[in-house]
Amino acid sequence: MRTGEKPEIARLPLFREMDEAKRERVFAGSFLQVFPPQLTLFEAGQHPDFLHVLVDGLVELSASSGDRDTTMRIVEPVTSFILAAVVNDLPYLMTARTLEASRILLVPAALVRELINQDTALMQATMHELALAYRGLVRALVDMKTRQSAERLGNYLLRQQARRQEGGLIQLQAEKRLLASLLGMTPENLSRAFSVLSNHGVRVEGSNITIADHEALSAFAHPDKIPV
Amino acid sequence: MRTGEKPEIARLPLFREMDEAKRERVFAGSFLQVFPPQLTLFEAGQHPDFLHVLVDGLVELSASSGDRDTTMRIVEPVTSFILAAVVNDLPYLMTARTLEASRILLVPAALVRELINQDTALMQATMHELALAYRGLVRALVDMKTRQSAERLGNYLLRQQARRQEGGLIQLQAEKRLLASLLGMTPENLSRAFSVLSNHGVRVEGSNITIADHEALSAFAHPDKIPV
DNA sequence: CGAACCCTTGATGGCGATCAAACGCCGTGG
DNA sequence: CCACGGCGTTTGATCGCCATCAAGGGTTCG
Repeated sequence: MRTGEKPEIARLPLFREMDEAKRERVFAGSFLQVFPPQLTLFEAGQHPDFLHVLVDGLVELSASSGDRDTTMRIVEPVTSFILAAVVNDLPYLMTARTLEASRILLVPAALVRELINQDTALMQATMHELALAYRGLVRALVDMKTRQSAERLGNYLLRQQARRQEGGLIQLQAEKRLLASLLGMTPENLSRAFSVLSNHGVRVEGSNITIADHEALSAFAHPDKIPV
Repeated sequence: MRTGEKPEIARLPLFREMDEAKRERVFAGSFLQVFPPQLTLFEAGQHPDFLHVLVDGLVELSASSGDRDTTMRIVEPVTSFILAAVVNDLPYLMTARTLEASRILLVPAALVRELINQDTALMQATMHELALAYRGLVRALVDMKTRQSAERLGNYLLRQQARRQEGGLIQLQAEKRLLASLLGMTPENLSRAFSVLSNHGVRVEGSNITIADHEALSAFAHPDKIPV
Protein backbone atom coordinates (compact mmCIF):
# COMPACT_ATOMS: atom_id res chain seq x y z
CA MET A 1 0.00 0.00 0.00
CA ARG A 2 1.00 3.61 -0.38
CA THR A 3 2.54 5.34 2.57
CA GLY A 4 0.43 8.48 2.65
CA GLU A 5 -2.37 7.18 4.80
CA LYS A 6 -0.37 4.97 7.08
CA PRO A 7 -0.05 7.49 9.92
CA GLU A 8 -3.76 8.08 10.03
CA ILE A 9 -4.50 4.38 10.17
CA ALA A 10 -1.77 3.78 12.72
CA ARG A 11 -3.43 6.37 14.92
CA LEU A 12 -6.64 4.34 15.15
CA PRO A 13 -7.39 3.06 18.66
CA LEU A 14 -7.27 -0.44 17.27
CA PHE A 15 -3.69 -0.24 16.01
CA ARG A 16 -2.28 2.55 18.11
CA GLU A 17 -0.69 0.58 20.90
CA MET A 18 0.48 -2.47 19.06
CA ASP A 19 3.99 -3.58 18.30
CA GLU A 20 5.53 -1.58 15.47
CA ALA A 21 6.81 -4.62 13.59
CA LYS A 22 3.44 -6.31 13.79
CA ARG A 23 1.75 -3.18 12.53
CA GLU A 24 4.01 -3.29 9.54
CA ARG A 25 2.79 -6.80 8.89
CA VAL A 26 -0.75 -5.48 8.89
CA PHE A 27 0.14 -2.96 6.22
CA ALA A 28 2.26 -5.39 4.24
CA GLY A 29 -0.49 -7.96 4.10
CA SER A 30 -3.33 -5.56 3.29
CA PHE A 31 -4.72 -3.89 0.20
CA LEU A 32 -5.78 -0.30 -0.10
CA GLN A 33 -8.46 -0.30 -2.70
CA VAL A 34 -10.68 2.33 -4.32
CA PHE A 35 -14.34 1.60 -4.82
CA PRO A 36 -16.93 3.51 -6.84
CA PRO A 37 -20.12 4.80 -5.21
CA GLN A 38 -23.07 2.49 -4.65
CA LEU A 39 -20.96 -0.63 -4.73
CA THR A 40 -21.74 -3.53 -2.45
CA LEU A 41 -18.59 -4.48 -0.57
CA PHE A 42 -20.01 -7.57 1.05
CA GLU A 43 -23.36 -8.99 1.98
CA ALA A 44 -24.82 -10.28 5.19
CA GLY A 45 -24.34 -14.01 5.46
CA GLN A 46 -20.98 -14.07 3.72
CA HIS A 47 -17.91 -15.35 5.40
CA PRO A 48 -15.72 -12.46 6.57
CA ASP A 49 -12.56 -12.34 4.50
CA PHE A 50 -11.36 -8.89 5.47
CA LEU A 51 -11.39 -6.41 8.26
CA HIS A 52 -12.27 -3.13 6.57
CA VAL A 53 -10.85 0.26 7.39
CA LEU A 54 -12.55 3.17 5.69
CA VAL A 55 -9.80 5.63 4.84
CA ASP A 56 -11.78 8.01 2.72
CA GLY A 57 -15.35 8.19 1.51
CA LEU A 58 -18.58 6.98 3.09
CA VAL A 59 -20.03 3.52 3.73
CA GLU A 60 -23.44 2.27 4.79
CA LEU A 61 -23.96 -0.83 6.88
CA SER A 62 -27.45 -2.25 6.57
CA ALA A 63 -29.32 -5.33 7.64
CA SER A 64 -32.57 -6.94 6.68
CA SER A 65 -35.10 -9.48 7.83
CA GLY A 66 -37.68 -10.76 5.46
CA ASP A 67 -38.33 -8.02 2.94
CA ARG A 68 -37.55 -5.01 5.11
CA ASP A 69 -34.14 -3.51 5.49
CA THR A 70 -32.72 -0.91 7.72
CA THR A 71 -29.58 1.16 7.91
CA MET A 72 -27.53 0.15 10.91
CA ARG A 73 -24.62 2.53 10.71
CA ILE A 74 -23.09 5.18 8.51
CA VAL A 75 -19.33 4.78 8.60
CA GLU A 76 -17.18 7.88 8.29
CA PRO A 77 -13.42 7.89 7.81
CA VAL A 78 -11.13 6.94 9.43
CA THR A 79 -12.81 3.92 11.07
CA SER A 80 -12.60 0.18 11.02
CA PHE A 81 -15.79 -1.80 10.68
CA ILE A 82 -17.15 -5.32 11.12
CA LEU A 83 -14.54 -6.19 13.69
CA ALA A 84 -16.86 -8.54 15.56
CA ALA A 85 -17.46 -10.80 12.56
CA VAL A 86 -13.74 -11.03 11.92
CA VAL A 87 -12.87 -11.78 15.52
CA ASN A 88 -15.43 -14.55 15.81
CA ASP A 89 -14.95 -15.79 12.26
CA LEU A 90 -18.70 -15.82 11.85
CA PRO A 91 -20.80 -14.60 8.90
CA TYR A 92 -21.39 -10.89 8.48
CA LEU A 93 -24.69 -9.77 9.96
CA MET A 94 -24.72 -6.63 7.84
CA THR A 95 -24.33 -5.65 4.23
CA ALA A 96 -21.85 -2.91 3.36
CA ARG A 97 -22.05 -0.60 0.42
CA THR A 98 -20.24 2.56 -0.53
CA LEU A 99 -22.25 5.76 -0.59
CA GLU A 100 -19.45 7.76 -2.18
CA ALA A 101 -16.27 6.78 -3.94
CA SER A 102 -14.22 5.32 -1.10
CA ARG A 103 -10.76 4.15 -0.31
CA ILE A 104 -10.76 1.15 1.96
CA LEU A 105 -7.96 -0.79 3.56
CA LEU A 106 -8.67 -4.49 3.38
CA VAL A 107 -6.90 -6.46 6.07
CA PRO A 108 -7.20 -10.22 5.60
CA ALA A 109 -9.32 -11.61 8.42
CA ALA A 110 -6.96 -14.51 9.02
CA LEU A 111 -4.09 -12.08 9.42
CA VAL A 112 -6.07 -10.02 11.91
CA ARG A 113 -6.86 -13.08 13.99
CA GLU A 114 -3.27 -14.27 13.82
CA LEU A 115 -1.86 -10.94 14.94
CA ILE A 116 -4.43 -10.58 17.68
CA ASN A 117 -3.16 -13.81 19.16
CA GLN A 118 0.45 -12.73 18.86
CA ASP A 119 0.15 -9.18 20.11
CA THR A 120 -1.37 -8.56 23.50
CA ALA A 121 -1.75 -4.84 22.91
CA LEU A 122 -3.74 -5.48 19.76
CA MET A 123 -5.91 -8.00 21.54
CA GLN A 124 -6.54 -5.58 24.33
CA ALA A 125 -7.39 -2.81 21.88
CA THR A 126 -9.77 -5.16 20.08
CA MET A 127 -11.40 -6.07 23.35
CA HIS A 128 -11.90 -2.43 24.27
CA GLU A 129 -13.16 -1.57 20.83
CA LEU A 130 -15.73 -4.34 21.01
CA ALA A 131 -16.80 -3.34 24.48
CA LEU A 132 -17.31 0.25 23.35
CA ALA A 133 -19.19 -0.86 20.27
CA TYR A 134 -21.36 -3.00 22.53
CA ARG A 135 -22.20 0.02 24.64
CA GLY A 136 -23.06 1.97 21.52
CA LEU A 137 -25.52 -0.69 20.49
CA VAL A 138 -27.08 -0.82 23.94
CA ARG A 139 -27.76 2.87 23.65
CA ALA A 140 -29.13 2.49 20.14
CA LEU A 141 -31.50 -0.23 21.26
CA VAL A 142 -32.70 1.74 24.25
CA ASP A 143 -33.19 4.71 21.98
CA MET A 144 -35.32 2.71 19.59
CA LYS A 145 -37.38 1.15 22.36
CA THR A 146 -38.03 4.15 24.54
CA ARG A 147 -38.15 7.23 22.34
CA GLN A 148 -40.40 8.30 19.56
CA SER A 149 -39.14 9.43 16.23
CA ALA A 150 -38.72 13.18 16.71
CA GLU A 151 -36.93 12.55 19.99
CA ARG A 152 -34.57 10.13 18.30
CA LEU A 153 -33.78 12.72 15.67
CA GLY A 154 -33.19 15.34 18.34
CA ASN A 155 -30.79 13.07 20.17
CA TYR A 156 -29.01 12.21 16.99
CA LEU A 157 -28.42 15.88 16.32
CA LEU A 158 -27.19 16.46 19.85
CA ARG A 159 -24.76 13.58 19.55
CA GLN A 160 -23.50 14.74 16.18
CA GLN A 161 -22.90 18.19 17.56
CA ALA A 162 -21.01 16.78 20.51
CA ARG A 163 -18.82 14.61 18.31
CA ARG A 164 -17.77 17.62 16.27
CA GLN A 165 -16.75 21.05 17.43
CA GLU A 166 -18.90 23.58 19.17
CA GLY A 167 -20.92 26.00 17.13
CA GLY A 168 -24.20 24.23 16.60
CA LEU A 169 -23.81 23.75 12.87
CA ILE A 170 -24.21 20.19 11.65
CA GLN A 171 -23.72 19.01 8.10
CA LEU A 172 -25.58 15.85 7.24
CA GLN A 173 -23.08 13.71 5.43
CA ALA A 174 -25.57 11.35 3.85
CA GLU A 175 -28.98 11.61 2.23
CA LYS A 176 -31.89 12.22 4.50
CA ARG A 177 -33.55 9.01 3.40
CA LEU A 178 -30.58 7.17 4.85
CA LEU A 179 -30.70 9.09 8.07
CA ALA A 180 -34.38 8.21 8.26
CA SER A 181 -33.60 4.52 7.97
CA LEU A 182 -30.78 4.80 10.49
CA LEU A 183 -33.21 6.35 12.96
CA GLY A 184 -35.87 3.77 12.24
CA MET A 185 -38.42 5.84 10.37
CA THR A 186 -39.54 6.69 6.87
CA PRO A 187 -38.23 9.68 4.88
CA GLU A 188 -41.65 11.29 5.11
CA ASN A 189 -41.64 11.08 8.86
CA LEU A 190 -38.10 12.35 9.10
CA SER A 191 -39.28 15.42 7.28
CA ARG A 192 -42.08 15.87 9.74
CA ALA A 193 -39.73 15.21 12.63
CA PHE A 194 -37.52 18.04 11.45
CA SER A 195 -40.47 20.35 11.35
CA VAL A 196 -41.40 19.32 14.88
CA LEU A 197 -37.87 20.15 15.99
CA SER A 198 -38.13 23.58 14.41
CA ASN A 199 -40.27 24.40 17.44
CA HIS A 200 -37.51 23.21 19.73
CA GLY A 201 -34.45 25.14 18.76
CA VAL A 202 -33.46 23.50 15.50
CA ARG A 203 -33.12 25.24 12.15
CA VAL A 204 -32.94 23.26 8.92
CA GLU A 205 -31.65 24.46 5.57
CA GLY A 206 -31.23 21.50 3.27
CA SER A 207 -28.52 19.38 4.79
CA ASN A 208 -27.27 22.17 7.02
CA ILE A 209 -28.73 21.85 10.48
CA THR A 210 -28.27 24.44 13.17
CA ILE A 211 -28.93 23.89 16.80
CA ALA A 212 -29.98 27.39 17.72
CA ASP A 213 -31.22 26.57 21.21
CA HIS A 214 -29.38 23.70 22.81
CA GLU A 215 -31.44 24.00 25.98
CA ALA A 216 -34.73 23.71 24.21
CA LEU A 217 -33.65 20.76 22.13
CA SER A 218 -32.30 18.92 25.16
CA ALA A 219 -35.51 19.52 27.05
CA PHE A 220 -37.44 18.03 24.18
CA ALA A 221 -35.21 15.08 23.36
CA HIS A 222 -34.24 13.89 26.87
CA PRO A 223 -30.67 12.95 25.94
CA ASP A 224 -28.78 10.19 27.73
CA LYS A 225 -27.40 11.23 31.06
CA ILE A 226 -24.70 8.64 31.40
CA PRO A 227 -21.44 9.98 29.99
CA VAL A 228 -19.27 8.21 27.38
CA MET B 1 -16.83 -19.15 48.50
CA ARG B 2 -18.21 -22.63 48.76
CA THR B 3 -16.91 -25.26 46.42
CA GLY B 4 -20.19 -26.67 45.17
CA GLU B 5 -20.69 -24.29 42.30
CA LYS B 6 -17.11 -23.87 41.24
CA PRO B 7 -17.19 -26.47 38.46
CA GLU B 8 -20.21 -24.90 36.86
CA ILE B 9 -18.64 -21.47 36.90
CA ALA B 10 -15.31 -22.80 35.69
CA ARG B 11 -17.15 -24.28 32.73
CA LEU B 12 -18.29 -20.86 31.53
CA PRO B 13 -16.80 -19.81 28.18
CA LEU B 14 -15.28 -16.84 29.93
CA PHE B 15 -13.24 -18.83 32.43
CA ARG B 16 -12.97 -22.16 30.71
CA GLU B 17 -9.62 -21.77 28.99
CA MET B 18 -7.78 -19.71 31.50
CA ASP B 19 -4.87 -20.66 33.68
CA GLU B 20 -5.92 -22.81 36.62
CA ALA B 21 -4.02 -20.80 39.19
CA LYS B 22 -5.49 -17.54 37.94
CA ARG B 23 -8.95 -19.02 38.05
CA GLU B 24 -8.34 -19.83 41.69
CA ARG B 25 -7.54 -16.19 42.23
CA VAL B 26 -10.90 -15.30 40.72
CA PHE B 27 -12.65 -17.54 43.20
CA ALA B 28 -10.49 -16.48 46.11
CA GLY B 29 -11.17 -12.80 45.51
CA SER B 30 -14.90 -13.10 44.88
CA PHE B 31 -18.02 -13.33 46.96
CA LEU B 32 -20.91 -15.66 46.39
CA GLN B 33 -23.89 -13.85 47.75
CA VAL B 34 -27.59 -14.58 48.06
CA PHE B 35 -30.11 -11.89 47.20
CA PRO B 36 -33.85 -11.77 47.83
CA PRO B 37 -36.29 -11.25 44.95
CA GLN B 38 -36.97 -7.76 43.61
CA LEU B 39 -33.71 -6.38 44.87
CA THR B 40 -31.80 -3.83 42.84
CA LEU B 41 -28.22 -5.03 42.45
CA PHE B 42 -26.93 -1.89 40.79
CA GLU B 43 -28.26 1.02 38.83
CA ALA B 44 -27.40 2.50 35.48
CA GLY B 45 -24.86 5.28 35.89
CA GLN B 46 -23.01 3.68 38.77
CA HIS B 47 -19.39 2.81 38.56
CA PRO B 48 -18.95 -0.92 37.98
CA ASP B 49 -17.46 -2.54 41.07
CA PHE B 50 -18.14 -6.17 40.21
CA LEU B 51 -18.46 -8.53 37.35
CA HIS B 52 -21.57 -10.53 38.14
CA VAL B 53 -22.11 -14.21 37.54
CA LEU B 54 -25.62 -15.44 38.07
CA VAL B 55 -25.28 -18.89 39.60
CA ASP B 56 -28.87 -19.49 40.49
CA GLY B 57 -32.08 -17.50 40.19
CA LEU B 58 -33.17 -14.90 37.66
CA VAL B 59 -32.08 -11.33 36.97
CA GLU B 60 -33.49 -8.54 34.84
CA LEU B 61 -31.36 -5.95 33.12
CA SER B 62 -33.27 -2.82 32.23
CA ALA B 63 -32.53 0.63 30.92
CA SER B 64 -34.39 3.89 30.75
CA SER B 65 -34.40 7.23 29.06
CA GLY B 66 -36.49 10.03 30.41
CA ASP B 67 -39.46 8.43 32.12
CA ARG B 68 -39.73 5.25 30.07
CA ASP B 69 -37.95 2.05 30.86
CA THR B 70 -37.47 -1.12 29.00
CA THR B 71 -36.22 -4.59 29.77
CA MET B 72 -33.00 -5.27 27.94
CA ARG B 73 -32.27 -8.81 28.94
CA ILE B 74 -33.44 -11.57 31.21
CA VAL B 75 -30.41 -13.35 32.61
CA GLU B 76 -30.65 -17.04 33.33
CA PRO B 77 -28.07 -19.10 35.21
CA VAL B 78 -25.24 -19.76 34.73
CA THR B 79 -24.19 -16.59 32.95
CA SER B 80 -21.96 -13.61 33.55
CA PHE B 81 -23.34 -10.17 32.88
CA ILE B 82 -22.25 -6.57 32.38
CA LEU B 83 -18.84 -7.62 31.14
CA ALA B 84 -18.52 -4.61 28.83
CA ALA B 85 -18.87 -2.06 31.61
CA VAL B 86 -16.23 -3.86 33.67
CA VAL B 87 -13.79 -4.16 30.79
CA ASN B 88 -14.04 -0.51 29.88
CA ASP B 89 -14.33 0.68 33.47
CA LEU B 90 -17.25 2.85 32.41
CA PRO B 91 -20.60 3.37 34.16
CA TYR B 92 -23.26 0.70 33.86
CA LEU B 93 -25.77 1.44 31.12
CA MET B 94 -28.33 -0.88 32.65
CA THR B 95 -29.98 -1.46 35.98
CA ALA B 96 -29.99 -4.98 37.40
CA ARG B 97 -32.55 -6.42 39.72
CA THR B 98 -33.35 -9.90 40.90
CA LEU B 99 -36.61 -11.41 39.79
CA GLU B 100 -36.27 -14.41 42.07
CA ALA B 101 -34.05 -15.19 45.00
CA SER B 102 -30.65 -15.46 43.38
CA ARG B 103 -27.13 -16.53 44.13
CA ILE B 104 -24.61 -14.33 42.42
CA LEU B 105 -20.85 -14.49 42.27
CA LEU B 106 -19.38 -11.03 42.62
CA VAL B 107 -15.95 -10.72 41.08
CA PRO B 108 -14.26 -7.39 41.85
CA ALA B 109 -13.98 -5.42 38.62
CA ALA B 110 -10.40 -4.43 39.32
CA LEU B 111 -9.48 -8.07 39.77
CA VAL B 112 -11.13 -8.96 36.48
CA ARG B 113 -9.22 -6.27 34.65
CA GLU B 114 -5.97 -7.27 36.33
CA LEU B 115 -6.36 -10.92 35.43
CA ILE B 116 -7.42 -10.13 31.88
CA ASN B 117 -4.11 -8.34 31.42
CA GLN B 118 -2.17 -11.22 32.93
CA ASP B 119 -3.86 -14.12 31.25
CA THR B 120 -4.05 -14.19 27.47
CA ALA B 121 -6.60 -16.97 27.42
CA LEU B 122 -8.92 -14.95 29.62
CA MET B 123 -8.45 -11.88 27.47
CA GLN B 124 -9.21 -13.87 24.38
CA ALA B 125 -12.30 -15.37 25.96
CA THR B 126 -13.44 -11.90 26.99
CA MET B 127 -12.90 -10.64 23.47
CA HIS B 128 -14.92 -13.48 22.00
CA GLU B 129 -17.64 -13.05 24.57
CA LEU B 130 -17.95 -9.37 23.76
CA ALA B 131 -17.96 -10.01 20.03
CA LEU B 132 -20.75 -12.55 20.45
CA ALA B 133 -22.69 -10.21 22.67
CA TYR B 134 -22.27 -7.52 20.04
CA ARG B 135 -23.75 -9.79 17.42
CA GLY B 136 -26.65 -10.54 19.71
CA LEU B 137 -27.39 -6.86 20.04
CA VAL B 138 -27.15 -6.29 16.31
CA ARG B 139 -29.82 -8.92 15.86
CA ALA B 140 -31.95 -7.41 18.59
CA LEU B 141 -31.77 -3.98 17.00
CA VAL B 142 -32.61 -5.30 13.54
CA ASP B 143 -35.48 -7.20 15.10
CA MET B 144 -36.85 -4.08 16.70
CA LYS B 145 -36.45 -1.98 13.57
CA THR B 146 -37.79 -4.37 10.97
CA ARG B 147 -40.42 -6.56 12.57
CA GLN B 148 -43.73 -5.82 14.12
CA SER B 149 -44.72 -7.04 17.52
CA ALA B 150 -46.30 -10.40 16.75
CA GLU B 151 -43.40 -11.29 14.50
CA ARG B 152 -40.95 -10.41 17.26
CA LEU B 153 -42.81 -12.67 19.63
CA GLY B 154 -42.82 -15.47 17.09
CA ASN B 155 -39.09 -15.17 16.60
CA TYR B 156 -38.50 -15.07 20.30
CA LEU B 157 -40.38 -18.34 20.69
CA LEU B 158 -38.44 -19.93 17.83
CA ARG B 159 -35.15 -18.88 19.38
CA GLN B 160 -36.15 -20.14 22.82
CA GLN B 161 -37.10 -23.46 21.37
CA ALA B 162 -33.79 -23.72 19.53
CA ARG B 163 -31.82 -22.91 22.67
CA ARG B 164 -33.49 -25.73 24.55
CA GLN B 165 -34.19 -29.23 23.46
CA GLU B 166 -36.53 -30.32 20.74
CA GLY B 167 -40.12 -30.91 21.55
CA GLY B 168 -41.78 -27.59 20.98
CA LEU B 169 -42.65 -26.96 24.59
CA ILE B 170 -41.43 -23.67 26.00
CA GLN B 171 -41.74 -22.55 29.58
CA LEU B 172 -41.69 -18.81 30.08
CA GLN B 173 -39.35 -18.22 32.95
CA ALA B 174 -40.47 -14.70 33.74
CA GLU B 175 -43.73 -12.82 33.91
CA LYS B 176 -45.39 -11.98 30.64
CA ARG B 177 -45.24 -8.29 31.39
CA LEU B 178 -41.47 -8.60 31.43
CA LEU B 179 -41.41 -10.49 28.20
CA ALA B 180 -43.54 -7.74 26.75
CA SER B 181 -41.04 -5.11 27.77
CA LEU B 182 -38.15 -7.22 26.50
CA LEU B 183 -39.86 -7.43 23.14
CA GLY B 184 -40.67 -3.74 23.10
CA MET B 185 -44.41 -3.79 23.59
CA THR B 186 -47.04 -3.44 26.27
CA PRO B 187 -48.48 -6.37 28.21
CA GLU B 188 -51.83 -5.81 26.50
CA ASN B 189 -50.29 -6.13 23.10
CA LEU B 190 -48.29 -9.17 24.07
CA SER B 191 -51.58 -10.80 24.93
CA ARG B 192 -52.95 -9.89 21.53
CA ALA B 193 -49.74 -11.03 19.84
CA PHE B 194 -50.13 -14.44 21.43
CA SER B 195 -53.64 -14.69 20.12
CA VAL B 196 -52.40 -13.72 16.65
CA LEU B 197 -49.85 -16.52 16.86
CA SER B 198 -52.54 -19.00 17.79
CA ASN B 199 -53.44 -18.83 14.09
CA HIS B 200 -49.86 -19.66 13.20
CA GLY B 201 -49.04 -22.87 14.98
CA VAL B 202 -48.64 -21.69 18.56
CA ARG B 203 -50.62 -22.91 21.53
CA VAL B 204 -50.63 -20.99 24.80
CA GLU B 205 -51.60 -22.29 28.22
CA GLY B 206 -50.53 -19.82 30.85
CA SER B 207 -46.78 -19.77 30.74
CA ASN B 208 -46.54 -23.03 28.83
CA ILE B 209 -46.13 -22.36 25.16
CA THR B 210 -46.22 -25.08 22.55
CA ILE B 211 -45.02 -24.67 19.02
CA ALA B 212 -47.37 -27.09 17.36
CA ASP B 213 -46.53 -26.14 13.79
CA HIS B 214 -42.96 -24.98 13.39
CA GLU B 215 -43.44 -24.45 9.64
CA ALA B 216 -46.39 -22.17 10.06
CA LEU B 217 -44.73 -20.11 12.75
CA SER B 218 -41.56 -19.72 10.71
CA ALA B 219 -43.55 -18.63 7.69
CA PHE B 220 -45.23 -15.98 9.78
CA ALA B 221 -42.23 -14.73 11.75
CA HIS B 222 -39.52 -14.73 9.05
CA PRO B 223 -36.73 -15.84 11.37
CA ASP B 224 -33.09 -14.86 10.80
CA LYS B 225 -31.39 -16.91 8.15
CA ILE B 226 -27.81 -16.30 9.19
CA PRO B 227 -26.70 -19.08 11.56
CA VAL B 228 -25.11 -18.54 14.99
C1' DC C 1 -61.26 -13.87 53.10
C1' DG C 2 -59.77 -9.71 51.10
C1' DA C 3 -56.50 -7.04 48.52
C1' DA C 4 -53.14 -6.68 45.34
C1' DC C 5 -51.46 -7.77 41.05
C1' DC C 6 -51.15 -10.07 36.64
C1' DC C 7 -53.42 -11.28 32.56
C1' DT C 8 -56.95 -10.74 29.27
C1' DT C 9 -60.40 -8.41 26.40
C1' DG C 10 -62.67 -4.38 24.61
C1' DA C 11 -62.75 0.68 23.21
C1' DT C 12 -60.38 4.65 21.88
C1' DG C 13 -56.57 7.57 20.38
C1' DG C 14 -52.00 8.76 18.61
C1' DC C 15 -47.76 7.86 16.29
C1' DG C 16 -45.91 6.54 12.33
C1' DA C 17 -46.45 3.93 7.67
C1' DT C 18 -48.33 4.13 3.33
C1' DC C 19 -50.29 6.33 -0.66
C1' DA C 20 -50.30 10.31 -3.48
C1' DA C 21 -48.88 14.52 -5.54
C1' DA C 22 -46.05 18.66 -6.11
C1' DC C 23 -41.61 20.89 -5.85
C1' DG C 24 -36.68 21.41 -6.46
C1' DC C 25 -32.32 19.81 -7.72
C1' DC C 26 -29.22 17.69 -10.83
C1' DG C 27 -27.54 15.26 -14.71
C1' DT C 28 -28.29 14.02 -19.40
C1' DG C 29 -29.29 14.61 -24.04
C1' DG C 30 -31.15 17.21 -27.70
C1' DC D 1 -27.80 26.26 -23.48
C1' DC D 2 -32.06 24.72 -22.52
C1' DA D 3 -35.49 21.05 -22.01
C1' DC D 4 -36.46 17.03 -20.09
C1' DG D 5 -36.50 13.21 -16.89
C1' DG D 6 -35.26 11.09 -12.67
C1' DC D 7 -34.79 11.20 -7.95
C1' DG D 8 -34.86 13.04 -3.31
C1' DT D 9 -37.56 15.88 -0.36
C1' DT D 10 -41.64 17.87 1.31
C1' DT D 11 -46.55 18.20 2.30
C1' DG D 12 -51.16 16.35 2.58
C1' DA D 13 -54.59 12.44 3.26
C1' DT D 14 -55.58 8.05 4.89
C1' DC D 15 -54.73 3.67 7.16
C1' DG D 16 -52.89 0.42 10.46
C1' DC D 17 -50.18 -0.90 14.38
C1' DC D 18 -49.65 -0.25 18.86
C1' DA D 19 -50.27 2.56 23.30
C1' DT D 20 -53.44 3.97 26.45
C1' DC D 21 -57.60 3.73 29.10
C1' DA D 22 -60.89 0.85 31.19
C1' DA D 23 -62.98 -3.14 33.20
C1' DG D 24 -63.39 -8.00 34.56
C1' DG D 25 -61.46 -12.65 35.86
C1' DG D 26 -58.01 -15.35 37.99
C1' DT D 27 -54.26 -16.18 41.17
C1' DT D 28 -51.34 -15.35 45.06
C1' DC D 29 -50.25 -13.77 49.38
C1' DG D 30 -51.00 -11.62 53.63
